[in-house]
Amino acid sequence: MPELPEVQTVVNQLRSELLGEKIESITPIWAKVFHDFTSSKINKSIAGKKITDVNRRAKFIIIQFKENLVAIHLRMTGKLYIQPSVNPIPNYTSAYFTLESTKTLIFDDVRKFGRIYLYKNLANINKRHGPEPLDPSFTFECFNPLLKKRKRNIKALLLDQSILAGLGNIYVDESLWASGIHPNSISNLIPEKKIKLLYQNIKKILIEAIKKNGTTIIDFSVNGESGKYANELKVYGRQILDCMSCSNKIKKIRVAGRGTYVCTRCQKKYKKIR
DNA sequence: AGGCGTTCCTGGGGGC
DNA sequence: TGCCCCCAGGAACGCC
Repeated sequence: MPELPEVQTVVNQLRSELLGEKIESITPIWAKVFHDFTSSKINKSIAGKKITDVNRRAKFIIIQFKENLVAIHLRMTGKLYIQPSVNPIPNYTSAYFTLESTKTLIFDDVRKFGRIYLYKNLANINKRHGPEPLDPSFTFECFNPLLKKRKRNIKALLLDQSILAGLGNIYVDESLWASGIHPNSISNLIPEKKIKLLYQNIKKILIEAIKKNGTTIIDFSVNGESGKYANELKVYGRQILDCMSCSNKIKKIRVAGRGTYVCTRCQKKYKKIR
């Protein structure tokens, strides 16, 4: 499931190849792939237009044009990559962009949850999303009140994109484990020292994951590399195995509707007992 | 306000 | 081996 580091990895891989390319056309294979517009509307908007930048906001890949942008959300199983020509179109292609150079940008998505958005600018995405955890302007003084002002389950809070952008199930579990905070803690009861630790660990873990090209296996036409952060996971997916810090068994529980991995010895639950 | 259930999807894992 | 069932999950939405 692509989270911030995986999306950033895709952007890093695609940017240099797409910069300056012109879109010839975009073709939907799965009809619902366009969020709320028709095929002819998006083609009128971007056909013949030059890609001026490729970057990331939250978990969206942003393909920037002079007068508008295309945002792509990979959701669970989406993959975005370039192949040398339009054929063969891969099995699970939801949509593809043909480029002037004959290269083709494939949006491949087995479970069909991924969507393509067409916006004038980032305003629509910004209003639904919290700050970028890796932006230099995102200080501890920004993070601390997000938790203190709310009485919310910490895992649900960290997964909420409108509060903090980019984290998903894997990196939330990893960040909470590294900080010794149980995912069922209530946000305003976590001591400030621990919030500070969580703040630092979120940044550290995201930066490290980007360095390793993320966790999920993603196929890149560029160099065939896949994410290596899977080797660095300390708690996610390690149920029954020993905690890497205290050798207690890692448990799999359900928090905020998600499969959640936790060491009940290392991770303290900050919660009022009735 | 916040928690929870539902919806969208399909490959793959578990059970038999 | 093969079949069926059910699970996984990001985000939006409705309900309590």
